[in-house]
Amino acid sequence: MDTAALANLLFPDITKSIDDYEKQYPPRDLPAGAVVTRIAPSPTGFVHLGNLYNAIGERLAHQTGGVFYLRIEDTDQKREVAGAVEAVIDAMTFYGVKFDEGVTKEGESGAYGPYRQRQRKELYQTVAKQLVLRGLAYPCFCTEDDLKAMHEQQEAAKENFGYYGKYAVWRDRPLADIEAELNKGTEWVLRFRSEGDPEKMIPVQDGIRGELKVQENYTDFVLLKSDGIPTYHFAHVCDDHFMRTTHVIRDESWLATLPIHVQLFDTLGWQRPVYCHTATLMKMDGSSKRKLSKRKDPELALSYYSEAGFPQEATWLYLLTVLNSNFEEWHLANPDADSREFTFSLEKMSTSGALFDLEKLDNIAKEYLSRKDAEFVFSGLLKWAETYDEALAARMTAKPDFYKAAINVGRGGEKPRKDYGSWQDAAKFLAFYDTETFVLTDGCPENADGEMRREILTRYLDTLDFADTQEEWFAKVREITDALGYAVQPKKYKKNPELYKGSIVDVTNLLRVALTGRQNAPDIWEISHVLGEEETRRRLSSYMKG
RNA sequence: GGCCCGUUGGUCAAGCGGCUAAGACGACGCCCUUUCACGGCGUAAUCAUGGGUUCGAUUCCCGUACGGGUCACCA
Repeated sequence: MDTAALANLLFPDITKSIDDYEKQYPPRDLPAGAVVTRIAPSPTGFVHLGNLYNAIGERLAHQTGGVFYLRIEDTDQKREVAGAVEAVIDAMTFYGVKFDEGVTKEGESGAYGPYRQRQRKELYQTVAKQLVLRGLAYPCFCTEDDLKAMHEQQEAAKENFGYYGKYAVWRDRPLADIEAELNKGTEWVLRFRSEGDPEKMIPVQDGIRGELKVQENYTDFVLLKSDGIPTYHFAHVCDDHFMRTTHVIRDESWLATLPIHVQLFDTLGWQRPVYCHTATLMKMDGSSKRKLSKRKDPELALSYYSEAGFPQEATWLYLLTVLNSNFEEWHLANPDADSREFTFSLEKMSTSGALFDLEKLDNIAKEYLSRKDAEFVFSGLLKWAETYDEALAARMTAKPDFYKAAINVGRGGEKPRKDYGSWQDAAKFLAFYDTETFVLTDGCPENADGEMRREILTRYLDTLDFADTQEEWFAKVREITDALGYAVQPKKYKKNPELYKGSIVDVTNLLRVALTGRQNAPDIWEISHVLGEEETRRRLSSYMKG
């Protein structure tokens, strides 16, 4: 076979050589051990948790003085969605992930571009031409139906699927046949001519999993699709070589195609990057686990977390605890340190599929928010509300001091309250403070209802004095409790319930429901002072009548 | 079906030949307490399975089972 003739027939316009590109994209001048990595999403408009998960590469890169970049894998035109690139960038920016180079909203930056794969067509074709020249690639004119028939035949014969051996019908066709098809204008793809032996296992070092043994690839997989654009496999190898990527962090589902990536790197004589295959995020479905699915699981979308309003740092804290087994311990020892101060290590990454645990996320977020001051919570909530709850945003803007005071109840000190972990929950929790959103949700305590309800509230209103200290105020509550035949000490009531109408718990809960509409709320005295005397009296009187 | 990866309590997991097998979330109980939280103390709960290797296996090797992934001109 005259490979030079074939190469020119297939790629008449390609005049550059691989060497030209080697010169254009020289090795990066970075300190030893610097990690160069990236995220490489395809612009489908769906930004998912996995994208953020892999953005952990940023920590790795910046910890080592390396480079983190954004590449867009837009080789599948059919799936491309307008605005998807912006969506990725916005989401990453939201979570504080910074790119050193790559695609930006304005265009792109960096010396290793273009960073959109479709714009790198010439580069791929140059490498492809070289492979043809070496007799390592050939055109295949099979139609979709041909391939389907082949697959069915293999299924019937219980043979391995794929384009290989006797099924590789275009592998050794004479040049004349190829020329004839080309002249007819038949569509073709470029296939890799694999000499791999399925009996052979090749060792691959995985940054997370240690040594892996993979079967050598024996199929003639597709390098270039009929539109001349590469498949993921070929694009990945060319790009990560010429962009001088040192670490490829990706989901473990790529493990299945690792053999062809390794084969490509090796036959091209390029140094393989360190592959880091992360565990797939799983979810319980009935009694079995399964991969998080785009269609079934809203929590796979990154937007789910911003909508629910989990603070970004809290989301990171959760992700980090799932990703790095020693992070949780570190965080416990350094509760106030920024998670960026933690040294992330690949070796500590989990290799088994982690179940996604929303409860734990919530717990981490509550813990996180409980340590923040009212100012922080106020601005975080306001920012969230501006997009997801405009009415709340308007109320907060109208009465910032009131909202800050409300947020501040139970905050600070040794044992801060942990009432909410997300802005959505915060909005719900804080609703009772504002008269505009105050509603009665819980009923009156049984032991303090009816006649007693009037009696207690009347006395309480009579003695209520906003100049009192908390101690003075509570002493008065005790007086009323005692005077009306309730047990001042709940224990006493528990022991001899027949001696009392109830206990102080019933009295204070009555006040609580009157004031907040529910039985579980922070300290009554503090709440009253946030509401102010007028509103406090109004709510109490109103409840007395109702 | 072929190939690959994985398997420690309900969940996330530490462990990297010798331990009464950490810790966290969740559950439950007790204490604290004017409610709810918070906090403190405590309880229950785990090495899938069979064979090796070894003086000794959760740890190393092989098989089995189970779970997951993947076999496209999608990434």
